[in-house]
Order: sequence, then structure tokens, then C-alpha cells
Amino acid sequence: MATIYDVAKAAGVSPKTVSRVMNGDAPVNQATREAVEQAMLALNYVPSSAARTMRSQRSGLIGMITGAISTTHQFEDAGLPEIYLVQGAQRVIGQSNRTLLIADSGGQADRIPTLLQTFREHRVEGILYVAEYHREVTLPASLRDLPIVLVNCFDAAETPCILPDDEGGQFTLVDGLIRRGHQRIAYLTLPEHQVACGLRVAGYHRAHAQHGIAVDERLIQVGALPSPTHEFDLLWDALDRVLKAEPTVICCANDKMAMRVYGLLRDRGVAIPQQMSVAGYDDYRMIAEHLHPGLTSAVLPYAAMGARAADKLLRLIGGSTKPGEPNREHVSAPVAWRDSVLTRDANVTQLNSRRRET
Amino acid sequence: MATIYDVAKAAGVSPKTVSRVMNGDAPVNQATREAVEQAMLALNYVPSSAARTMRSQRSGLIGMITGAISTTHQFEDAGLPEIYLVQGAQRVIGQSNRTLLIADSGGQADRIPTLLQTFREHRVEGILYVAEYHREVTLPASLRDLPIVLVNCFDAAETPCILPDDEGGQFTLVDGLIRRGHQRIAYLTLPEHQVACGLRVAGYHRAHAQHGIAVDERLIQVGALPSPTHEFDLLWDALDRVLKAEPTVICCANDKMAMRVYGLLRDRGVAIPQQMSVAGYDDYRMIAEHLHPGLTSAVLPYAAMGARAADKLLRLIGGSTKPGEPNREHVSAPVAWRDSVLTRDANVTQLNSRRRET
DNA sequence: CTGAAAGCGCTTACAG
DNA sequence: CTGAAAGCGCTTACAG
Repeated sequence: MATIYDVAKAAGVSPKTVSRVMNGDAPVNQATREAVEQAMLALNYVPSSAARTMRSQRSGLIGMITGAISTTHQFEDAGLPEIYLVQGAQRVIGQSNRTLLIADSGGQADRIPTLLQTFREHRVEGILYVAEYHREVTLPASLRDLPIVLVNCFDAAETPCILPDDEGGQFTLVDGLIRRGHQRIAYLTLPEHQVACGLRVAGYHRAHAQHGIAVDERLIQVGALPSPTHEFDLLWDALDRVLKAEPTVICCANDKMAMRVYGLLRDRGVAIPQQMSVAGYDDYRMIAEHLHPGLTSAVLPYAAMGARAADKLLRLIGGSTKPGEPNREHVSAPVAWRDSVLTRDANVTQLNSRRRET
Repeated sequence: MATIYDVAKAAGVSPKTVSRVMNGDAPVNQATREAVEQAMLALNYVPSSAARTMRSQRSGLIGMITGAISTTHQFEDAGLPEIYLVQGAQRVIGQSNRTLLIADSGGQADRIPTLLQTFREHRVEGILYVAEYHREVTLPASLRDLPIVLVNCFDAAETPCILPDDEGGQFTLVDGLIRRGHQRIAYLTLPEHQVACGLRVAGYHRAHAQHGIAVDERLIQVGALPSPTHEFDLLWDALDRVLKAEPTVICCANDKMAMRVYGLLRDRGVAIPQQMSVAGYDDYRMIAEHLHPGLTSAVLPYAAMGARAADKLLRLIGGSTKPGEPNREHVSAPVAWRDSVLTRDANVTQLNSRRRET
């Protein structure tokens, strides 16, 4: 494999000049440059990032660690759309001429130290630490010396992090429902210990308050268990309870629950959306677009979160964080309106066909 | 940051001895070893993979390239479960003490050369090239000099590849349906130009032949378009046509289509599975487990394919491919049986509750 | 605008 | 079982 010396010799210059042409770190005479470029092409020269890293002490590598990519699914379903998170991060990192190294804990927390060791051997310049769902985490103490941004999680030490705006997402959804003529809005929530649960319920209340509508607490029921065992039984009962409070729309904690609710409502002979509107959360397109009718859902903005996190990390590394920049950032997202929600009031503007609003 | 020299000095040995302790490439006296290990710990020593790579000329890096992770979704839905593929590959590669570098073409083919350049700069030892669906590809000529294994795709040059056994998967599904008392089995297929379509239809026919059942060709209809536009209209018509042939079960080209069929059948007042059984393909658990009733589906074994591909690549790199090893390997998978399929014949053993068979 | 020398931190090749 | 010397392929620091 050709080295910088081979190129230098072929072009009749010094290695340092070849280096200058590659890196553009100093002016090079046009003719010299062309000779070098020709030599590089002729020799099929590919610079060695190992040599570059060793000498410059900068690897150009960013590590992303996640148990998300492959949880064991014992307690949680695969959070597959988090791959959008990878995608968003990679775009930003690629633009900064760096490379993303991805490590997967396979859902086994005890593998994380090994993965971090690999990152260290590769001298990563910073780390993106991704959680499979919005939660609090505790970082291994060994991570304290590296620039790090948490994604979809936060810690007590106020490590910089990027979070979804769960409160705002549910607010936007419920606000939109009210604007479409709904007044009795049921909410089948996540298990109460989940961070997202409290935030979204708060958004649900804020939307009601803003429109001066009193909340009937019977409309809010837990619709999912921490473990998926007997999930359908629980959901069936929760659905029973909210139906007694006579809602016109049922908000579900996520799209998977909405999918189950579709089945249960149809078993009861309830037509969607004519007799009951349904909404989800996450906007997993694999689900939302293929359900019939299409599912209205609050977007969980994974790609944007990944991009924002990468951005923040690069600024941490570059030492260019803005003065008043908060450690915790929340990413907002619109609602994807589809046909599962009926606009009830004929006087309300027809907003109902596949449109997004913020 | 501590170097091997710092460790050597602290332990009172030569750098080469430290190297031997780390790599286990030669016997080291027990006492010496302990002194070295203690010094490494005390100095918080982390070896530099850049230095190691440069001197040894082996990077320990495997590149995975995929447009899959982030297609633009113009023509195809996100093939998100392919993340299982990453997971399967990473497990095997991690076991070989190597590190996986993942690059994402973002669905833009013109970005691939840049990504490959990055891989080359990092001196990857081999490449896994992943397609978003079972298809033929043409590799860039520049890839000819690197060990490479295609995953979910193949090329005319017979590059080693790992493919799903689509024929066998559909055979297993239809065979299982027949054993459960179904004789009139509808099949809503993929668009005909798709590689998987022909293979699966062949599996459908083989299962019928094996049981001596003549195939009514009206039962086979194309249920999806290459582009998702007007997909529901097409599916509605295709469903109409197969229903006229009076099936007892409808096989769908994939789980997403099955999800749409659930909705359409229910609009017609057809109960699943009491009046009509339904089966899918892919076993996307995010869909199959949350539909009501749970969807029977042929498994698309992404994790196994990733692992097999990594395995094959490592053998290519190590020069330890078996003598008669074929270039193309097909990965078989079972069917995940769930409640969407009714066992029709009371005399048939009850096989019907959430079991897997090969 | 260009170059000569040194060094990043390991492992190789050799010697004992 | 252990070590001294050299070199992997770049960029740094300096000089002109």
C-alpha cells in the first residue's frame, strides 16, 4: 500500500507538502498541488487514519453506546425506531469529518465496561450514550473524563443531555383534539413509574386547562404494564373503565397500544373513527401508516434528537458551547394527523387529512 | 496518558514484556506478569489501537455498509428490524476481538464512495454490505480488493453472500396451514419483480404439491405496489379478487400488509380468525405481537443472517473458508404461530397456540 | 511556499 | 523467559 513517502517521491516533493495538499493546512503552489494530486491518484493512495491519529493525537472518532439497539426484550419491546437516532447523529458527525463508532450492549449492562474499553483504545473524542426509553440513568464513574452527551436519558449529575419534549407532545396532541371538537378525551397511559407518563399527563392537563375544560379523572387509566405479560387483560379492563366515562377519542400511551386498542374496539363492534377516534404516541411509521385507518400519533423525534445530541457533543469537544447553554435540552415535535381522528364539529375547519401541525 | 514505556518503567521491565503480558503472545514469568498488571492498573493504562494498527498492519476493524439503516422511504418503508442484523453481526465480530464500524448511506447511493473511503483510511479488514430487502446488487468496482460478504443481496459476480430462505419460509408456513386443515389458501404477494416474490410463490406451490392439493391460481394476487401510493386501493381490489375464490386463510406478503388486511377485513365485518385466518411474513414483533389477534408470521431471520455473514467474513479474512463452502448461503427460519390462524379440522392436533415449528 | 528532523506508541524481527 | 533496536506512516515544531 502506497505511503505518503511514495507519493512525495512520485511528485518530486517532500512528505510534508503532500500532507499540506491533503489537509489544506497551508498554502501550496498550484502546480505543486496538481503534481501531488496526480501522484496520489496514480498510486491509489489512501492515507492511514492510524498514523494520523497517533501523531496528531486526535482520532476523529465518536463513540455511541446503546443497549437500545438490542435489548433482550424481556421487559421492553424493541425500541427499533431508535435507529433513526443513529442516523441523525451520524449525519452531523459525518459533516464534521468524524466517524461514528457504535457499540451495542446487547441489553446486558455488564458488557458496557468492555465496550467503553474498546472506545478508549480507539481514543474516541466523545461519547453519545443512548437509552432505549426516556429514563434516568447513572453513569459509570469511569466515564467522567470524556465529553459525553446523554440521549433519551438524564442523570442526577446534570450531564448534558437531549430529551424528547413529552409534555409538549401530548399537549399538542390534546390541544389539536379539542380544536377538532373533542371534549371528552380518554387517556390510556404508560405505567406510572415511567418518566414519560407524568410528563405527558401534565401535557394532557395543560391542554384542557388552556381551553377551560375540566378533566374527568375517570378518563385517565393506566393501559400498560412494565412487563408485557397479561398486557391485553389489563388493557381490556382499562378500556372498559374509560369507555364508561363516554369519551369521543382515546389517546394511547404509544402506537403499539393503539394497535391493540384497534383490535379490542373492533371486537366490541366500535367503528374507528366514526364511533371512536384513536390516537397514539411515537409515530412509528411501520405501525401508524399501515393501520386502517391511519393512526394519528404524536411524533417522537428520534432523528432530530440524534442530530441535536451530536451537535451538542461536537461543541463540547470543540469547547464552543454557548455561554448560557442549558445542560438539558428538550426536542419538540409535531403531531402526525391521520384518519383515526374524526373532526366532530362541522363548524371546525377541516384539519383532518394527513397534515402535520406544530 | 500513560504509554507502554511508562508501564514498563513502573514495572521495571522492557516495553516488549508489557506487550507480551497484554497480548499473551509469549510466556511471561508469573511474578513479572503480576508486576506489569499492577503497573497497568496503577497508571490507568489503555493501549492505543492506532499505534497497534500502524505497527502490526492489522486494524481489527470490520466495516458494515448499509443504506438500510436510513433509506429515504420514498419507495420502501424503513426496514427497521434490520437492526437485528447489526446486532447479530456485532456479536460475532466482538467475539473475534474486532470492532464493527457502521456506515450509513442514508439511502443515497452517491454517498457510498465517501463511506468506503473512510473505511479504507481506517484499514478495515473486510466489509459487510447490507441491502434493505432481498435483491440483486452491483458492487462498485473499487471494492474488488477487499474481503466482502453481501447480506440480504447477491450479485452476478458470485460474491459470497447470505440470503434469507424465502422459498423455505413460505413453504413452512403453507405446509403448516395445510396441516391445520386449510385447503384454500389465498396469497397476496409482493410486486412480481421482487426477488422474494418468486421464491415465496414457489414455496407456496411446493407445499401444495407435497400435499397433493391443486392450486387455484385465482387465490394468488399481487397485494402491494413498488411505491406505497394508492397501496390501499390496490390491496382492496386484490382482496376482493381472492375472496371470490373463497379461501379460509389469507397469506400476506409481509406483516405490514397483514396489518392493512386486518383493517380491511374488519371493515367488511369478517372476524379474524373465526371467519378468516390471516398470516404475514417477516415476524416484525412490533407488529405481530401487538395486533389483535396476534399475527402468525414466517420469521425473517435477520439476527441469524448478520451472525452468519460476520462468521463467513471472518473466515474469508482468516483464509479458513471450508473447501466446498458455497458462495451463497441461505438462512432458514421457523414460523411464529399465533392466534390469527384457526385450526380448522377437529381431528388435527391442536398446534395453534403461540408455538414455533421449523 | 517548501523541507529536514523528530516523534507519536506500539509490535516486529532478532538476539540472547 | 526477556530485551535492544528499528520501523509502521503520518504530523508537529521548526527553519528557511
